[in-house]
Amino acid sequence: MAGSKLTAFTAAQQDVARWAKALGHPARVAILETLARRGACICGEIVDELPLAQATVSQHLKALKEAGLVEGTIDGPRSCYCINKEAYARMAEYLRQWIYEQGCACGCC
Amino acid sequence: MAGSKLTAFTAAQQDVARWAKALGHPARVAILETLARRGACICGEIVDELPLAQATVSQHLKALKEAGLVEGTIDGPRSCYCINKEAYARMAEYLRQWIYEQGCACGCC
DNA sequence: GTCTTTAATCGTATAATTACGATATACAAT
DNA sequence: ATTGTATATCGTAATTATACGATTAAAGAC
Repeated sequence: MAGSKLTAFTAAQQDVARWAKALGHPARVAILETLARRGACICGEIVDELPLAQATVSQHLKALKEAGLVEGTIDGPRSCYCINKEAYARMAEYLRQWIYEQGCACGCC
Repeated sequence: MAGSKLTAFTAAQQDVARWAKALGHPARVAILETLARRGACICGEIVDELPLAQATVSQHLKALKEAGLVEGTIDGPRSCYCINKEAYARMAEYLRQWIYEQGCACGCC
């Protein structure tokens, strides 16, 4: 992060931000949608569905992998990607809970 | 966005990404937590709670305002911020639904 | 072995984000 | 009017993100 002050925030705040950031680009949203719809995909199938170059897609896949949401296994010259269900469920529950909690704010303005 | 190809994605994908991006920095996560906890805050109170300069906090508030999640009303020389509950609820429901839907992916890898 | 295919990585250009000091603005109080 | 307070905006620097062509690596086909 630019001019980073990350350490000044709680681990929970950083978790929320890190996961949200992983979902914070339409290409990564589209990739997750594709993986959810098709179960598992070889990299090329994802590239074909997106309006982006192979290198760019690979970069977004890497970001999703680093966030733990996706895992890839090498299969010959191909890579087979799928959603890491445990990690995804953890993220889903954590984000859902956090978003819900902040929604209870009462009256003002 | 950098070297943007935004128009190539669906509006729904961009919505998810835009909202997630708004939550994609711990400072904005912390701001929303503060607003939720205290109901409404004048800008200075938020600045006091964060380990960031006033200008930086103002910038993050602007980002949240542009995402529609927060609204600020001028009150004398101060600004009173609070969560835009309707917009927040819309975001919460949309994200919750999307996250849930992608979680149903079935077997692979 | 060579050739082809697939995908990751490198190098690089451009743009966006993050951060902060300094300045401008807007209002209250005196 | 002058002063003080609060906050948005400007200007700028550093970092990170995005995108893609080119190259590399790894495996299968021949």
